[in-house]
Amino acid sequence: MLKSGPRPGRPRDSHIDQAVLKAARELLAESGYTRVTMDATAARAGVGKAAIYRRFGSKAELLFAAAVHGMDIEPPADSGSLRGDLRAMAQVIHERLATPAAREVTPALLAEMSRDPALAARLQSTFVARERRDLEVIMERAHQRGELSRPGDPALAHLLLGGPLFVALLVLPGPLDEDRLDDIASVIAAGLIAHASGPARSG
Amino acid sequence: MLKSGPRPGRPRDSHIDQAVLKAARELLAESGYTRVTMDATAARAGVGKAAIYRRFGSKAELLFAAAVHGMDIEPPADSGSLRGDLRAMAQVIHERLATPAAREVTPALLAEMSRDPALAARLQSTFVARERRDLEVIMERAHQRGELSRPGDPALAHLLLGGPLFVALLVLPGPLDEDRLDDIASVIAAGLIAHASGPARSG
Amino acid sequence: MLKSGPRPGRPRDSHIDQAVLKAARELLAESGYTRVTMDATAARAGVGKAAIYRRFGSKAELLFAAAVHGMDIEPPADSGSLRGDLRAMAQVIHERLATPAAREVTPALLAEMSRDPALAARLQSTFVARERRDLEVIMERAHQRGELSRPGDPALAHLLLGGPLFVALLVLPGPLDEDRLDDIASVIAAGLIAHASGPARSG
Amino acid sequence: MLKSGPRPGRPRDSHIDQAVLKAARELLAESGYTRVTMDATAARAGVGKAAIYRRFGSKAELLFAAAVHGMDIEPPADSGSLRGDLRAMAQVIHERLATPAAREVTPALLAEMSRDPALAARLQSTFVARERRDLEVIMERAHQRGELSRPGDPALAHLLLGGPLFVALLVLPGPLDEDRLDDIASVIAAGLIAHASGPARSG
DNA sequence: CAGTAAGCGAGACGGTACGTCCTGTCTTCTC
DNA sequence: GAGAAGACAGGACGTACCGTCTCGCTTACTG
Repeated sequence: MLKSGPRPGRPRDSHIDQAVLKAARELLAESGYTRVTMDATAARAGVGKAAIYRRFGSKAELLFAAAVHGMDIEPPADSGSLRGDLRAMAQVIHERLATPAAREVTPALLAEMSRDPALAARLQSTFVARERRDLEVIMERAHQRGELSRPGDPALAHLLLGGPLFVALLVLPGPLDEDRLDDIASVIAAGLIAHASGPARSG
Repeated sequence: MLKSGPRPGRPRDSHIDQAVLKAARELLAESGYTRVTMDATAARAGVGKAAIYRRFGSKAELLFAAAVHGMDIEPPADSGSLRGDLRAMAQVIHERLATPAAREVTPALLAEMSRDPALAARLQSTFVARERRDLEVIMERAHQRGELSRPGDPALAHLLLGGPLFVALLVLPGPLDEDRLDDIASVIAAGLIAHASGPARSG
Repeated sequence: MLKSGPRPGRPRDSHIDQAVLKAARELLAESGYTRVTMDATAARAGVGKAAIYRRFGSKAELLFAAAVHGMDIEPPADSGSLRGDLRAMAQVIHERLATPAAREVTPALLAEMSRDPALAARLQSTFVARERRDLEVIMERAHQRGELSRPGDPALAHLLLGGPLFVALLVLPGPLDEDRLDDIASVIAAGLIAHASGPARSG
Repeated sequence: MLKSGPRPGRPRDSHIDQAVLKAARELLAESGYTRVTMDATAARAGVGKAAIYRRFGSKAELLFAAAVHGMDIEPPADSGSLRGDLRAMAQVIHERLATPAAREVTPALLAEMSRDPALAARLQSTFVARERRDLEVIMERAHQRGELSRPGDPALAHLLLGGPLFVALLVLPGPLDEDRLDDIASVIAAGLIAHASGPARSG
C-alpha cells in the first residue's frame, strides 16, 4: 500500500521541478558536468538549494535526471528484418546518447556508478534493462522469422550494438553519420546470424 | 632543429616522476578518482606539491598519466584466422581497461576530454590510433588469407570490437568472462566476413 | 534611513565570532603572528575556514581584531596633577600594548597599515583618536588647574607620551618597569608645563 | 686573528652585493616587505638566489641591510644648547626612519625581532646603542654647560626623543613637519632639565 | 478559523580539496 | 670555489564546492 494520501503541509511546487531541471540542463550543455554547481543551478532556477536537495539526493542524481529527462523510447517497430530492426534500435540509442546533456553527464555518471552501487543498480534496472528487453524482442522476432536458428543472448547483442555507439559518441572525435550506423547494424546482424548457426554453448 | 642541449639549472629528478606516478596509481586503486588528493599523493611520494604541478598541469593529467603508465601493447600475433586475431586483440584491450586504475580514471578522463580538446587529441593519436593500426594489420592479413574479400575499414572494426569491451567494463556490473570475449570476437569476425562480401559502398 | 531590517537568509552565528576570536587570540599568544594559520584557527574554533573569511577579509584583519578585542579603556580619572594624570594614562597605554597578543600583532599591523590605507584609517579613528581625546581632557584639566598656561596640543602630548611606550615595548628587550613609567610621565609633564609658558606659535 | 688569507676558489663578486641591495631596496619601496620575494630580488638583480643567501642569511637580514644601507650618522655637533642638540638629533633619527625603504622594513623587522633574539641583540648593539651613545654625549655636554644638574639617563632620553619620532612615522598618517620636530625637542629639553633638578633616584 | 506541517528563498555552516606562492636548500653546468 | 638557473620539500594562503542547517515567510490541509 503505497498510497499515503495528501501529506500535510504545503505541497511541492511542480514549477520548481521544471525550473531546476531546465537550469541544470542548460548549465550542463554550457559548462560540463564538473563545472555545474548546485549554487549556480539554484540561482539560475531562481530557487533555494534546499528545494533542489528535497527533490534530488545529490548533484549526480540531479544531473542524471536532467540529462535523461523526456527520454522515453518507443517500442521497436518490426522492420521486417533483423538488420532493419537493429538499425532502428541503433538510431534510438544514438539519439539518446547524442544530446549535449547526455554527452556531459554520461562520463560523470559512470564515475559515480563505480562508487555508488545503488545508483549503478538503478541504472542497470532502467536503461540497460529496457534496451536489453527491446533487443530480446528483436531477436525473438528474428528467430520466428527464421533468420536466427536460435534466439540467442540479448545481453550479447546489446553489448555488440550499444558498445560501438557508446564509444563513438563519447570517445571518438567526430559525429556518427548514417552510413556508419548502417554498417554497424549490418555487421552485427550478419554476425549474429552466423553465430546462431554455430555450435550451441551452455551459457 | 629541436635539440636544445642541457637546459640550465638543476634538472628534474626522474625518481620523482616515478615516485609520483607510483603513489598516484596506488591511491587510485585504493580510493577511487575523487578521493585521490594531490596532498596525499605528494605525501606518499615524499614530494612537494609543486614538484607534481611542475610535471602535470592538473589532477586530471596526473591521474591519466598514472593510469596509462606502461601500457604498451605488443604487436598482434597472427593466430591463423580473423576470429583468432580478433580474440587476441580483445584480450589485449580488455586487460588494458580492466586494471583498477584504468577503471577509476576512464570516466573522469572522458569527462575531461569533452572539455579539453587537446587532451582528447592526445588520446586519439596514441591509444585509439595504435589500436586501429593493429586492427588494420589484422584485417589486411585476413584479406590476404582470403577470409575477407576486401580489407575493409579498420575504424569500423575497432569500433565494433572495442566498443563492447569498453562498455562492458564501465557500465556493466560484473567482469567479462572468457566466453563472452569468445562470443564477441566470433560474432564480429563472422559479421565482418559477411559484410565484406556485400556490395561495396562509395564512402 | 540606514535601517535595513533583518536580511534574508540564515543569520550569522555570533557564537562563531567569539569562538574564532578566542581561538585566534590563544594561538597568537602561543605561537606568534606568522605561526598562526587560518586552518589551525578554524580547527581550534571548530569552524570552517569559510566562516572566518566571511567575517574577516584576511589573516591580518582577523588577528588584528583578535588582538584588540575588548580593549576599552576607562576615561582618565583626575589624579589632581598633570603629572599624575599622565602617569595614569601611561599605565593604561602600557597595559594595552603589553599583552602577548598585542605584542605579536602590532608589528604585522604596522606593516599592513603601510599598504592598506583603509586599515590605517580605521586604526586612526579608533585607537589613536581615543587616546588623543583622553589626553585632551587631561590637558584641559591641567589648564583649568593652572598648571598649563595654555591647553596645548593634545596630538603633541600623545606623541610624547605614547611614543616612548610604543617603542619600549616593541624595540627594547626587557619590560618597562614602574620607575621608567614614572620618569616618562614626570619628564613630559614638566616639559609640557615649561613649553606652555613659552612663546605661542602660529602653527 | 681574523685574517685567513685569500681563500681558495673564485672570490665573491662585489658588484653582486651592490646589485642585490639595489634590487631589494627598489622592490621594498615598490611593494612592501611581505611582497618582496627572494626570487623577484634575485631576478631583478640578475643574480641567482644562492648568491643572495651566501651573503645574507635570510630575507629579514637582506631587507634590513637594504634598508639601512648607507645610514651612517655623523657625530652630533654641539649646537650650544641641550635643546639645539636634541633638535639636531631628532633630525638625524627622522631622516633615517623616513626613507621609503625604512618605513617598509621597520615593522617587519620588529616582527622578526620578537622571534629572533639574535637579530634583536644585533640591532640593539648597533642602532640603539649608537643613538644612545650620542644622547649620552649630548647630555654630558648639557651637564658641563650647566643646563642639567645631573647628566641623567641617556636611555630615558633616547626613549623620549626617539619614541615620538618612531610613532609619528610608522603609525600616524601625515608627515612630520619641522615645527613638530621643534616642539618635540623643546618639550623634552625642558622636561629633562626640570627632571634633573628633582630628587635623585637610586636607579 | 486557528493550528500545524511542510515548502520556499536566502544564505551561513563544516569540511575538504584545489592550485598558487614563497622560503631556504640542493643540484646541475659553466666560468 | 663562485655564479646563474632552477628543481626541491614543506607548508600557508585564499577560493570553491558539496550537502546540511537555520532563518523568516508562505501555502495548504486539519481539527
